[in-house]
Amino acid sequence: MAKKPRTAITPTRDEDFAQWYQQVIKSADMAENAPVRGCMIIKPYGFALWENMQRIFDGMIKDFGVENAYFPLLIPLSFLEKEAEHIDGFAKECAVVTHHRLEQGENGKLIPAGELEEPYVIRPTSETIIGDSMARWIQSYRDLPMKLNQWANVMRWEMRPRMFLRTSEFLWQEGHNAFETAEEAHEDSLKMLGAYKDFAENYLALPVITGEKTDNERFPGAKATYTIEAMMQDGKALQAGTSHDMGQNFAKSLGIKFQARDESEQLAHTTSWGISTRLIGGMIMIHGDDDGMIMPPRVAPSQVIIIPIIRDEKDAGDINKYINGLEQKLKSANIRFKTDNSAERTPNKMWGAIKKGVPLRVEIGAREMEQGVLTYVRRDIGKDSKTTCSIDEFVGSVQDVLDNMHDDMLARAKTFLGSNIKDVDNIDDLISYFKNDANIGFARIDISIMDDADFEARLKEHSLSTRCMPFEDNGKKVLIGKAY
RNA sequence: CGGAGCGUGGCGCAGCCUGGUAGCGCACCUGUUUUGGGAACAGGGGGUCGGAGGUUCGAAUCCUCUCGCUCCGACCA
Repeated sequence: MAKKPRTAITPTRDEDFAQWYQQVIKSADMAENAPVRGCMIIKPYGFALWENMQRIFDGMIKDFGVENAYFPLLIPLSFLEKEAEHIDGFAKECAVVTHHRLEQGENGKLIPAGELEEPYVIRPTSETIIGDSMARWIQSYRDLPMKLNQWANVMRWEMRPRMFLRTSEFLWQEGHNAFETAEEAHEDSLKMLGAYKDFAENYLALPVITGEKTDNERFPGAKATYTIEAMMQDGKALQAGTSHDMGQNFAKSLGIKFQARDESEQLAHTTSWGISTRLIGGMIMIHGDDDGMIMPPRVAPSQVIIIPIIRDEKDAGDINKYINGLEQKLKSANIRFKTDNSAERTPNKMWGAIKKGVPLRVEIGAREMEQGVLTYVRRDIGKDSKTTCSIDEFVGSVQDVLDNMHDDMLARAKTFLGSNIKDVDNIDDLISYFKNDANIGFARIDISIMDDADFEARLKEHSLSTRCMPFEDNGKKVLIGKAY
């Protein structure tokens, strides 16, 4: 028997953060690499998480009057050509469909045939094809605002894929809104960013910094890009969601025109906004510990896992009956739960639950049954949080316990974020700060730094980039860090 | 796309230098004893070594090409 490892995940975060990340995903059974370059298979446990995220965020945007629709995966090449800056930004990472048929070759291999007159691009984003429809659907100011969203997959042929963080194909929502006035569009882009912050913090327990992207980092074709930036436990930044104010750029190139109240013809003002499965990577890297995943309670596939502890087979029936009673009550209380009735040995069930990051683990054996109680443990605290109470007490307080866990997770991550932002005065201090490997996180500096001609080059030299100009600094400061 | 490393049962690896048709740990199956923070013993099933080509009597091992993965960089709405 190999020596029992100290932690459930090897290597630990300190030893090798990148490897640790991969291992957490594998140990939690969330996803694996697909037999397609840069793509991943999201396994049921990982997808259940995404479904919960979808359900919640979908509800939020519907409250804003956004309607869901679906547009084609394939975009005519000519559509992308319509917005010059846009295609410039995406051209290098487009997968292109050029044929529509396969024929048997001499050696039995299939070869593409039937070349298309106009190639299609597998959507890297859908501004152009949705804008094309909007151009037809919008005739009058009475048709505005128009707010559309689609839950879809997109493809961007990235040079260096990483599970959840940057896969060639990923799942996201992309919202596309159109307005009468510049002010409305501007406000909308900020409102959607606010929704992202709300969602990230209040459901995923991910603290984020909201701000505007610098010119360099702006979405191709946008007038302004707003972002929520998160900080991972290794101090690197993750762009967790973006909201773009397109101004009239896309309306102009796609012909989204309407007749205004004064009977003049006007171009619409559009926005687009998106969050993706990348957020899952963020949750792993912000919340996970050396024993694996820690699921934020409000989106966890299971909020509670019940582990029957059966030492003597003759007790099994009674214990299961006892557990059934708990299950009924949890169901009525709208708690997502799962009972592990697998053939695994008890300790393995426990470690399985730990690695999957189930927020609360409930243990029920003969001991609990006889006393009419249960024992539960909070994942984020571990065995020191073992609590024994009656079933009714548990069911009555479980929502609070989950809420407290959420609050603690958010507070922990917020503290980490806040304590890893360093104010610096000039480029030299900035560079020397990051030269020391012990220093992680972001540096904050006056935006006048960007006037320096060497600024971008010097950042690049050290793998640094501007993350955003935070709203909380009124746009007068810029955050700089290494990013995923 | 540049640099480095790696592809051998489900997973992690050894074997390769000094060619002779594959081995270990975990997992899996059966049985017994076990079971509250990763069980022990016994027995058993499963791979032809990423792919293609070449050298050779013979290739996991040598050579060429190719695909993919990981890490660093470039790229990244």
